[in-house]
Amino acid sequence: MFVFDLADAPPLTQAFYQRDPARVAQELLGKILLRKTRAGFAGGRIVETEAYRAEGDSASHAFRGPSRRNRAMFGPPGRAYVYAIHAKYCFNAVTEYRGQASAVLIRSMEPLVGLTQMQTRRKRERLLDLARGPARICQALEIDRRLDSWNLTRGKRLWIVNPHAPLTTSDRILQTPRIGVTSAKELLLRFCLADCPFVSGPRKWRT
DNA sequence: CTACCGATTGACT
DNA sequence: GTCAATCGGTAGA
Repeated sequence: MFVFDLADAPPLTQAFYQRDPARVAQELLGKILLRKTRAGFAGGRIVETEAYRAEGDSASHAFRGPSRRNRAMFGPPGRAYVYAIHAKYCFNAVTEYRGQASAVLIRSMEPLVGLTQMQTRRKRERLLDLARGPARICQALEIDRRLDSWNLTRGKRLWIVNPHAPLTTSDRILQTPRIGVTSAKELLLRFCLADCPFVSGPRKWRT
């Protein structure tokens, strides 16, 4: 079955994450985010991401230097950075570009495996309501602060793998401003699959 | 300690 | 489209 093939696929390596976050954000589109708990496997296809830098990016948590909250962003690439905002959690993959702290926020996912689990955790039936939005992904996959700094390259608990079918030229990628930020609105660091129903945000930034 | 606020969401007009 | 709930992080007294 689909799930077991994906579970056997090798996790993306540290080298994948040790690059410019904008590039990583773009290349994470179409990849499969996997979560394993006692309830089993859950996960889906990443369809929307945002890059956050340190220098020149006032919207980034790393902009004002290291703190207790953002320390994962200053650690090695290939780890998770999980933070709380508005009483909810968001999940990032830590990247690194020329020694600078950076990360990619995973904003939306097309649910593929563990649908029942995710429906239960989200208290929602519709697939469109399960993982469209960064805090919804975390609720659906039971990601919280305990996974902050988690190593994503080991293929345990939380990791990312290549899909069976990679993106093709017919999968148009959109580059837009980031959603919800109150500064650095001019930077085009959000990436998503065009015309994908599982992407969040305004219509004009979806197609 | 208090006060303010946000990389959000869900309910509602 | 608008708006308020929610709570940890942060800055400042």
